[in-house]
Amino acid sequence: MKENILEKNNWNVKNCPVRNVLDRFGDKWSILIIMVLGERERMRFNELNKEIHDISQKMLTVTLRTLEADGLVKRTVYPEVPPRVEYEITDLGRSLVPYINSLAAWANVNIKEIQESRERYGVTI
Amino acid sequence: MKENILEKNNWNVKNCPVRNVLDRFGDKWSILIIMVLGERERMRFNELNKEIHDISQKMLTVTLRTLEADGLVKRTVYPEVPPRVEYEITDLGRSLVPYINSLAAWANVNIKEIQESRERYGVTI
DNA sequence: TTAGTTGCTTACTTTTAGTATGCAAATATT
DNA sequence: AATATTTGCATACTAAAAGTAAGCAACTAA
Repeated sequence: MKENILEKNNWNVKNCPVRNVLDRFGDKWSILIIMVLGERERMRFNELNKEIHDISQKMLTVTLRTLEADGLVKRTVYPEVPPRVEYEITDLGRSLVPYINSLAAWANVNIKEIQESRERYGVTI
Repeated sequence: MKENILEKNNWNVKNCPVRNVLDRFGDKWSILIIMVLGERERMRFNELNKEIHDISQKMLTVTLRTLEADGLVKRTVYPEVPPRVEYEITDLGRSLVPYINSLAAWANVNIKEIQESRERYGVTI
């Protein structure tokens, strides 16, 4: 029924890198974890969990494993008891950090204006 | 029971701009909408919906209203029938676009390596 | 003997996002 | 004159993502 030129030409679906990157990093925690790992060399699981204190253990595990699969984070298990697992950023992951930091800098500058706008808009959000 | 130095010193909670920006733009659609509005001057609701063809109308509405509240997008309603509503990026929103585009450029370069890594990691994700 | 340690996993609940339908009110079509 | 179409939503409902709480292994310290 619906003929869509954009769909026919296969736009914005598989060959859109923006789409792809947002599908990967558009989750709630990936970017924050990359930032934290980008500034500290190696971190253990619980260190990360303290630094990002409002992440749940479950989501920290899940997100770290996804980042590992993506090749952005390296995971090293030391067969000790109690267990020790260290996480570090890879070269690929590190290459992303400056871009995230730039975004964070923008946020730093503009967050006040955003918050004021939101207050002006009303309490309904 | 739990004494946490980081929590005591109020780290990473309210005064962390990274946290703040991720809380705002870490949703599924905000950044993509800003990108699209950043490259086209004014767009109607259905134009946006076609450009980002896999967003639901509901989430497009919700996200646009949030971006409006944040002062990143301006919404103009023309009292016609059928209704016409146009969206455009604000100066504040536009100032964010280059950073997002840089991120997208990074994605463009590295998405292949990420995908390969993911394939190597296994089918389990 | 019991408690503490670490990095998880698993079952369950809550929050967020997606689907489907309906609506107003004018114009276009039959 | 009756019906269909158009646009930008709202709303009720379902699915997916994230949060919560509990437990576990297996060794050490009290």
